[in-house]
Amino acid sequence: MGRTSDTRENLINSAIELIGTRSYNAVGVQELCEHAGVKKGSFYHFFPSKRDLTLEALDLIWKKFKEDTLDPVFNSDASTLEKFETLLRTSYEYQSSRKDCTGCVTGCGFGNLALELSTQDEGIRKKIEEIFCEWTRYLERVVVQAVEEGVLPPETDPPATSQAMVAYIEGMILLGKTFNDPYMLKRLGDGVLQLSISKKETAEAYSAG
Amino acid sequence: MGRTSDTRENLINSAIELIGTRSYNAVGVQELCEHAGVKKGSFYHFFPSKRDLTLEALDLIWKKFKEDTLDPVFNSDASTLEKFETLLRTSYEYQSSRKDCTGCVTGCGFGNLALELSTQDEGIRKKIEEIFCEWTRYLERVVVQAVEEGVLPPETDPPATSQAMVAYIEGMILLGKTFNDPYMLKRLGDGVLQLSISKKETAEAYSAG
DNA sequence: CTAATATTTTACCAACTGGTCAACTAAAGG
DNA sequence: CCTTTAGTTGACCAGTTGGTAAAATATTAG
Repeated sequence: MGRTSDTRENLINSAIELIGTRSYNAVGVQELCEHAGVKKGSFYHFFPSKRDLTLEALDLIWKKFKEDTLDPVFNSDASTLEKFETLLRTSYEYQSSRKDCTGCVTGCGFGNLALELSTQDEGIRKKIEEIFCEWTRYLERVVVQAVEEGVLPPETDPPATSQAMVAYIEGMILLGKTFNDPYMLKRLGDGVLQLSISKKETAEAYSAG
Repeated sequence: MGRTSDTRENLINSAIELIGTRSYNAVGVQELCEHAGVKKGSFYHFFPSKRDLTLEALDLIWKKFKEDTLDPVFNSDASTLEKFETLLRTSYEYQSSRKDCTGCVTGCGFGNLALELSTQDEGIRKKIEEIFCEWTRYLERVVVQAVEEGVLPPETDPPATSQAMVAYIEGMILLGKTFNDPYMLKRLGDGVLQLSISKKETAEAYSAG
């Protein structure tokens, strides 16, 4: 019943585009509306607040990242090494294309918002935390596989190691954005392959805390 | 001649405190002034803009980070492994104390601003790029030493490896902030010790780009 | 003591912030 | 066809944004 429209989707996509290339606080509701070709009243018909829009935008980019990158890579029958390499190459190519079309390495949408908003919005922090957890779980399966294949040492702690890999990837992208140089990702990419946190180390760390 | 005052320093310290725990755009000139106990007119007597204050705040935290952490650690006669461990422990302790007094892991002042502003303010981006470069040069000396000691393999590329270490540290802190858990730094810290980008890999990456 | 100078204060600005509301309009279902 | 429902519009709000300008006030060196 009633009318239908794609205003909602337009707004989410505008948020991904604008907030993704600048920052949460640098983009106002007004600009979001202009970019989506929508009046402010419509915005608040669909979303209670800019924050809620952002939450939905996070859901969408995570869904797309899984569908376009994570699932194809990790469900393939490639070797564990190839899987990591494909993931890294995809990140490089994405940041590279962003620089080509915006002039800037825009970085990771999750990392960007995490650092900007984690101390100010618990809901957004929690959502990104959950995304990083899921992402880590993807990598963990490959780490386990890599241990079985002997590519990583037997004392490897898969949860800690896969989390270290996510950290390293986010750090690489952070440097790539800071240097505005997508090439940073190529240069540093192979570092992930060397990360392996051992069970012993993790246990020590926990007991020391 | 004329009056003297510590208004300037107060404002820089307020910027470090407030922008450091929230974000650049989340903190206004007004709030900065209130925190420093100063009127807005005084603010603009000392700084042409909020942006310029931020630039000076970056200078100061970098100077303090060098004096309080980098110099003591890297000029000591500790082993290379101990140097890395001390650096990591210091990061953990700092984030931990931040959480104790603000309720939040506030992250790295450089990484925070880099992700928030790199695409919007070239001057700030450049300054943080330079800071990361200097930091990398500190680590590079230790990496060279580590190669000589046989702690890292002989084919290690020290510039690339030290940059990978900075990336990893920034990534760890990013995850620590996202999970609001300083313990993340302890858990993942040992990963740095395993990073070593080889000369061959770097050459390949460059030729492929 | 005074004159030069540095700092502080107050009042002000236009533009913009996120958000509200009631009136209006298009369309889909029965 | 017509009612119900969903979507759209534009006017509006109070509060805040970064920033300005000039007058008032300390202070210090000579």
